[in-house]
Amino acid sequence: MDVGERLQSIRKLKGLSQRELAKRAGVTNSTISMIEKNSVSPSISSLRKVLSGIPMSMVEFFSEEILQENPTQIVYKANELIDISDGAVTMKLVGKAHPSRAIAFLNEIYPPGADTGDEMLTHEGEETGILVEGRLELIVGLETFVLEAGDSYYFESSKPHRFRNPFDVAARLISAATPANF
Amino acid sequence: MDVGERLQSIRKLKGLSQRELAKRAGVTNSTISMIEKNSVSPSISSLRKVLSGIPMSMVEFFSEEILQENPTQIVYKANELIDISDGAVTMKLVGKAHPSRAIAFLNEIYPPGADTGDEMLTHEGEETGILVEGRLELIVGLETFVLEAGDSYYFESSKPHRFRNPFDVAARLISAATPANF
DNA sequence: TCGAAGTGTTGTAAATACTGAACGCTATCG
DNA sequence: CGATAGCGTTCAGTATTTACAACACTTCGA
Repeated sequence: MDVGERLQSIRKLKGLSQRELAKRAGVTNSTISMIEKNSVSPSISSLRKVLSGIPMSMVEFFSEEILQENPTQIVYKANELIDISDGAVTMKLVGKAHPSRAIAFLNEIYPPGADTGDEMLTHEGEETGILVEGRLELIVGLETFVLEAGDSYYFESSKPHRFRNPFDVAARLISAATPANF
Repeated sequence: MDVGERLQSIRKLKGLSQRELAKRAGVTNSTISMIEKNSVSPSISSLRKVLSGIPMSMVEFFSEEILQENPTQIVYKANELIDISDGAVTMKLVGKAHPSRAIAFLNEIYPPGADTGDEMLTHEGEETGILVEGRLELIVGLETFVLEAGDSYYFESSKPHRFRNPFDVAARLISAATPANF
């Protein structure tokens, strides 16, 4: 996320000049200028001061909710999904026209032997999914599960996890994760 | 909000030492120490680096939600989903044991004639889904779409929307919405 | 009991962010 | 036209933050 760009768009949306905002925030106009141009990375304390002049919380600032454009495309035919496959696993993403999506919604195919890799995955957020066809092994932390068609899961992505298909039929998984990293 | 205290409690909850976090984050341990003692106000870029070693987003950091690390149920068999059906439409929710889920992940069955109602739905957030079986009609705003198996959608829930099955076979939809209202 | 490896803290020097005072520009008004 | 007030940018100097290297302390095992 581009801090400078974000600040500038918020400031303009509020109809404030750099000097006006600076005055309200108790910093100098040059500070605002340099932050917006990304020629500095402001300290937490000064960004707080700047936001207090709007006013806006840090959470609001970093959650890019306001100021989102409207995507045009709503429905995606089966062949219009973006292919973000990684290795043996086929992953297709719904919502390619959506600029800043909140959900990564995927249609995944794990052929026999497919695996997300030896290294366990760890990232922020939450993920969930349901197995539509076949069988699939899910490892979360120290636990190993075998999913059958119709089974589902939900866990925090910060737990180390891994998907594998050690069986002899392809598995089709439909999953959702937030925040969307794609 | 006390940045140092917040960082320290998060770090300890994750079982990381200052040095270990510093290594993952690509900063020095003294940086972590001084941030935690509030003897400096870190720059956005360095706080980002630090959080990436956890990993955690800025939004999560500044939203003062309590960190709950409680291991809950991860896998749900097909018959363990919560039934939140509404009228003719069968809706089953994944992740019933999850305390405060971010995603509402549903397995929905629309029998022939099923409908979300005459009144268009409008609420906060975003929603997405993929049709697994059958055919389904989706109305968003002034547009009407017919989904076939394999087709998907993604739109902002603030647009008025409605799902209908005017066909003679049942439709199976797997959907995700955020924030989760169930 | 000693050494090795771990913890968090701290001093100094280098890197970076911030202030204050310019600058060039545009628009408005007499 | 000239004055004035607004805008965002830039530069030199100052203030703050960061890296590096040490420090004191604790834990663990030989």
